[in-house]
Amino acid sequence: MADIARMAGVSVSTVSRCLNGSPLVNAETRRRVEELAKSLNYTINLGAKSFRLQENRTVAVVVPYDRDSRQHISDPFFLTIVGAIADVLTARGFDMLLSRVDADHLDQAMRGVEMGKACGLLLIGQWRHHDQLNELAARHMPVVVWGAELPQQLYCTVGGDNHAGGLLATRHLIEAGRRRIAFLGDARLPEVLHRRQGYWQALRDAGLAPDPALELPVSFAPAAARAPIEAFFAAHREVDAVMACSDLLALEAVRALRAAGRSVPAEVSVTGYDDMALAAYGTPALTTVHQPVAEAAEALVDALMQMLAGERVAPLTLPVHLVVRDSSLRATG
Amino acid sequence: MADIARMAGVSVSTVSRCLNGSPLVNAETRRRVEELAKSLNYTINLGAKSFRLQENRTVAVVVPYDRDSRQHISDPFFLTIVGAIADVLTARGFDMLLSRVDADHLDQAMRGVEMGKACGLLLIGQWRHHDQLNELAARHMPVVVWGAELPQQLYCTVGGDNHAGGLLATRHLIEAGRRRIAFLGDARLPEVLHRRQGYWQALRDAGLAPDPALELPVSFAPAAARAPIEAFFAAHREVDAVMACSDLLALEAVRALRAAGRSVPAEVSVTGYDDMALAAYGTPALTTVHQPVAEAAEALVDALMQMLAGERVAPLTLPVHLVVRDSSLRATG
DNA sequence: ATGAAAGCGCTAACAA
DNA sequence: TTGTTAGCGCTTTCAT
Repeated sequence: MADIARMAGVSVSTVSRCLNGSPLVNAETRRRVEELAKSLNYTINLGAKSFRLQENRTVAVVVPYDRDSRQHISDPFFLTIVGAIADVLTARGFDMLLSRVDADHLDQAMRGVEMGKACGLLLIGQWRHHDQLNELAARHMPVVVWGAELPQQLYCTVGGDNHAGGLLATRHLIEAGRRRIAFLGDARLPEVLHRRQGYWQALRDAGLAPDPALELPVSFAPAAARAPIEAFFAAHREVDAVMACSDLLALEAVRALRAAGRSVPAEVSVTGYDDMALAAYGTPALTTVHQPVAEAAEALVDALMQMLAGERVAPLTLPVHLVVRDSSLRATG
Repeated sequence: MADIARMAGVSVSTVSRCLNGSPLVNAETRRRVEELAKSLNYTINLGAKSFRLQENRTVAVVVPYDRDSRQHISDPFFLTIVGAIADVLTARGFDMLLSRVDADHLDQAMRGVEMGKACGLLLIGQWRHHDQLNELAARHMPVVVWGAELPQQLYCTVGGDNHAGGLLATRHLIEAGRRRIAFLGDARLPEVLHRRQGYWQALRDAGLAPDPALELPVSFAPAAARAPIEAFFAAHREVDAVMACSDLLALEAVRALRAAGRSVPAEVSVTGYDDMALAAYGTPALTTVHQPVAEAAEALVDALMQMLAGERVAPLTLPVHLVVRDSSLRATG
């Protein structure tokens, strides 16, 4: 910038004003400076600028990974929502700093924000970190979490209506004439917990008693989930339906059921969750609970922006709906 | 930092030295400073630090989106490789700045690097920007592109062996007894171009003449591709196999073929490309060309690091292999 | 082992 | 309309 100033025969302030579109500069001066900048292939140093301005238009997006399963979260849902968030952020002129952190060291995620790399944090998946998150909120860290709304929650969440999702899926299975409905998902995660409550309620509404033996707490990581799922369906031949907490898990269930010699959907109905591309193209095409990914991304960013503007933001629960496809078709006759 | 210095009764220089692990500080002083920092919940301001040091450990990753199809690239392959890159970068202590830019304004992508937000650029998809990319390379911008190696290429690419992929898939279809093999993909993209050359070669090797009428140049965006694919298979009932350039396109082809009353794989064999989760769980499970995503991410980052270290980096082509599943099974008998 | 001081590239009073 | 100046938070000579 100093070079340009010298070459244009003006001061750096003037150059700064030009490059920032200040209305206080002479048209002729501006032209000269802009030309010079272009020809020197100069662009303003944003690091210095945001340092000086103490301003920051970068949002950190953190996707925790599961150390238990010793492998990264490849669930298409997480990747998809990250893509959607990237679009929303881009549209609003924000940068997105993406990182993955060990789900057991979530505090690491905050460093970026504390250290001034980002102005706020979007956490994709609340995992089992309710307390840590509450602490953050208490420290007024601008953070919005994709997840479930919990009692005594100080932080802001945006999430799908998990209770409704579980209810919808299970009720649908019951209406298809099923009675022994297995539940696949780790209820230590709040979202899964709520889905299970919906599942329970649908059962009770139909006069059925939830059976703990039919609940299999598996991780979202398909590699880790495969063996337990196979063992489960080999052992539980009385199962006539499955409510899985992700499309991938549902597909794994189908696979295991078929390996155990059971036919889907004729003998066993299966529902997935999320409604990713996989579900539509799966074998069979999955009946699944649709989560509104694009709206979710928009809502997450909105919430963070409000928070940054100093407003207090209430948790938001987005509606979900059931998409009926082949995997839950009632056997005809 | 000034606060800490005052409270510890030392100078800011000393505090700086402590926090950066300099060996020149008294153990007792260090202890006091570190304690203070912890209790004040202080972390160093990275913006200021990297500004001062003129250093930057952020890599920009850009996923172009296609404006033609008026919609964002949701192809699972792109999202998956982004996730893998995030992991690699995290492991090496780099941050990842993710953005999406209009494929027709790729120059925008560079701004971030030029402006000092990032120290280098990873571009996922070279699209039709060979010339632009060459220009960048000439300007010594540290950029590595996921894509195909082209003649007279000045920039560094890392990519799968597209020629081999096209050859492998097509040869497999021919061995399954197919003769009228359609090709789905937009050959304006270099990667697709190479796959088509492989496809042509396999045909010629078998004494078959490539038929331009069987090539359908569709976008990777499934929404944009659906209608042309349906029209194509409704019109070309002589087709007995399909080599698609992504798993999603392959599944769309299956869908269209079935809608046109043709059975897959009994009557028509189909191969996909990429080997995403979708392929394994699809209807039917897809025979597809496996792309080594994790290795690719590693290689992309490696290449960029070497480049940053001032080395000249040669383009790299990663081996691919065919995964045979149900969609190409030869009709028995 | 520690402190004083300069300066990274930029912006915003304030003065002219 | 433009220039002068101070300073954002940090690191790093150079003294001490």
